Amino acid sequence: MINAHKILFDTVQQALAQVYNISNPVITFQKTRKEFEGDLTLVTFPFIKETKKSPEQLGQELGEYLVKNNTNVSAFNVVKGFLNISLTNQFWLGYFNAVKDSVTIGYKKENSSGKTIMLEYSSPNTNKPLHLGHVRNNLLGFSVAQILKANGHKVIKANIINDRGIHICKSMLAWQKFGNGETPASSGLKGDFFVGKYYVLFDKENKKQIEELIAVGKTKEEAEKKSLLMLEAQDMLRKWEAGDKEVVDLWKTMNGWVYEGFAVTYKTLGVDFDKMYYESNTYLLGKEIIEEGLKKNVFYKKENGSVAIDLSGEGLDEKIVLRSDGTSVYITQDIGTAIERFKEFPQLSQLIYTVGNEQDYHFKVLFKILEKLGYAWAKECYHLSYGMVELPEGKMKSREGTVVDADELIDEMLATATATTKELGKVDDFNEEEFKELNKTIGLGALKYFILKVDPKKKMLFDPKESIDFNGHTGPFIQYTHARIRSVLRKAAFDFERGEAKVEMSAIEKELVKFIYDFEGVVAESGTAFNPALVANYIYEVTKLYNRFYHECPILKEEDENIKIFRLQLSKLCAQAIANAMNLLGIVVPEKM
RNA sequence: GGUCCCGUAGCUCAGCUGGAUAGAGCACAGGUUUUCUAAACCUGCGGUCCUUGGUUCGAUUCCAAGCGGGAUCACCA
Repeated sequence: MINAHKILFDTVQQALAQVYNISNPVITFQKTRKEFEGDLTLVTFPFIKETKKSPEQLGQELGEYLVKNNTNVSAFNVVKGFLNISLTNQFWLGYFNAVKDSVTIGYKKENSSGKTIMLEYSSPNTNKPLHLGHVRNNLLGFSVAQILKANGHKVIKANIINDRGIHICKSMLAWQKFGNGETPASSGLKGDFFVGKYYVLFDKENKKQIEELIAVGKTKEEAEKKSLLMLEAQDMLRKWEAGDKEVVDLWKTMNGWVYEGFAVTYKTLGVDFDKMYYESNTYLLGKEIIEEGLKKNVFYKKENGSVAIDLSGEGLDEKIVLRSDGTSVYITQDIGTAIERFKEFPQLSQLIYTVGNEQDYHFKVLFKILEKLGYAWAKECYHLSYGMVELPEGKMKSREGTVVDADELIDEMLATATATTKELGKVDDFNEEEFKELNKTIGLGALKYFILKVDPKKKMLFDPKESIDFNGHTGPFIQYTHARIRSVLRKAAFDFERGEAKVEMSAIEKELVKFIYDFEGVVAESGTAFNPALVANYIYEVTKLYNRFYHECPILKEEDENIKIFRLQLSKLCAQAIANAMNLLGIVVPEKM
């Protein structure tokens, strides 16, 4: 791999050592800002103390040294303390020729790092359909998995389904009481929406009962605990845990409906999993670990019989890990499943949890406990925390009906895409299936890009009234650019791929080559930061630049054969980079749109 | 109250480990098509980078305090 930074680094280091006697300097290059002449810039301020030179003088001397001693350096200029270095056309052309036919541009070789990473994401409850918050989770998880793979890691995508607990019993109970044998098939409802309907119904009926109890003089707290429906739901949970056949059968049936619904949404979103976990299988895990931890004095028994850990020394609080009746809490099974996974996959080098930032504290506690239990891999556990998706009126709340359903949102995106495609009328030769497929590609591209271009850590705002844009800094813009390049390449109709480019690149062409050169670094960075937004924003810059190039420079109409071939090759490389970058975001790019 | 996260243009967001005159998109005003796809391109408008101190040759970036917003601190999951 041709590496400009490395080439310059060595010469600068040599210069500093030989001429100024500075050993082990910290040398970092940055991209030269576009208003200045040059490719890479060295800031000379850090060296002025030791060299006792003015920034300008040092820059001048270093520049001269570079030109003299490094054949790849063609020129330099100094502005204040900034040494702007230009590399030769030959160098950039050499890089271009080396990568121009690479279909894996930006990616490292598969499984080349030797690292196996388990990445858990999605992890839904089986009592309601997926909403926009889940969409962010799913897209983020899938994209980070893609990025980690592109960094040469082996990734196991895991999904742990929260298929048991009081919330499931609520839907079950409501269906039993008010369902009259209705099914998704008989009602025409998608399975997850069907079950979600009963979850809401439970809440509604339960509220009525609570109000009645309050009217009879109970306090709000009492009423919430003692409503008949709530008691029945709890009873149902006990029966489930005891393996009561009737309850378990109902549970299987209703979860089955939900899974059918989820499968559709997952397929539409284009996300998938290598490994499914179910909490109904894992919820008892962890108890024996607590016993062991008690013996090792990591935990202690409280007077009432519950077991806890004191993390006040770590700036955290006391945390209960086992109830006084001996049953486990949420974190108990998390401790158990983590240990289980490292047993199941001994080659695992990292375990990543894609979970919203409302659980930051939970994961801090979890990892700390695992560390205290003596698991060396505890420090390789990572909480991929992301911000909430908020609506203009604030947080989404299922009970208040202020959620944006994933399926409905996707449908809306497809409708917008379809309307625009029809209006523009560029693909009238498509058959119905191709037409549908294209609009799905574009609609989902818009949605995915909209979500992934934002730094995962930050909360993001979604305004349903202002629908997601298809122009500007968007997925469709990037998809469009790709389609346009492919169109030009199709029209070229001669073998432009053969042979190496031999041209004097124009400023904008060189700029494009330089951008492509950055791709690999961006992928690496987004991998270590678990941040798809870096890829998203990078490829947007490339795309924008390409569009300017497209407008400024004729390609097929270019008369100089060498330049024409180079521009075609460059276009092809840009299209490949766009496709590869978008693939990291889970976004498909069309050949035509 | 403790802890954590956030605060950049009217709106939505970039700004990597401190570096040059803080950038995009949307919106708004205007322009570009007999020429490779106008879902594009170009021009203009738009800023107390929340405030105040500190460190530094240099701070939107690091530190401290304050203000504002959010999350969390369950024998819920």
